[in-house]
Amino acid sequence: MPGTRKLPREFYTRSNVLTVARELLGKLLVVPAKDGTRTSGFIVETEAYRGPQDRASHAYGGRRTNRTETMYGIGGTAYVYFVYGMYNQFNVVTNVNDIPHAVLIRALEPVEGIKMMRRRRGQSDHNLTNGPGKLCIAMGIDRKLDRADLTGKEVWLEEGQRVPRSRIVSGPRIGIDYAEDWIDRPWRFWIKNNPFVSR
DNA sequence: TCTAAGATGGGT
DNA sequence: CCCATCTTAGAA
Repeated sequence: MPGTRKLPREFYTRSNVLTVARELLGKLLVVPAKDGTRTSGFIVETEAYRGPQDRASHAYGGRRTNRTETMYGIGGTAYVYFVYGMYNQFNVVTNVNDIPHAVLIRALEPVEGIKMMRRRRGQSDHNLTNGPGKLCIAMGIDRKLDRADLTGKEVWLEEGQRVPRSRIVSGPRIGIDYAEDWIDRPWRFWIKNNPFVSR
């Protein structure tokens, strides 16, 4: 059984979203199913979104709408939104209140509840959680979890595997071709050679 | 292995 | 009209 320590609030409220995005690698994301079964996976790919200054962020320019309001909450809140007419995306809000930084979780390495993931996905092997939309389906994450407290009982993170700095790689973020000079910032982080990284 | 296209609905 | 995507089909 993997570690059982929930990450504390202070992990999320730190001011450097890039640091948090890197340190999220190897952490265990846990969502209990209705019947109590744990579904979980190690985080193997993340992307940082730096609020007002970052053209790729939903909160660019301080945009504050019903959807983006979640990101203005305290670090350690779940930001779940709907894209492309059929997928949800799971993000971790970072920093203190009113600073809308967040980290998109792009891929997991499945750990617990794999049978349930297969059933939900209708796929198997390396195709269960290797993408931001796929992992939400596999883990049962939808907009009901938007604004959930990550130190609470619906969804949380635990200490997982230690990832040495030398195994972490970075590169440009995916799917943000509209972001002009922010397109090439290497704010996507993943674990080198991990077979569950997206694409 | 790869590329192309369609699905599908909320946000602005 | 735009999207922080995924699947399937068909080519090679």
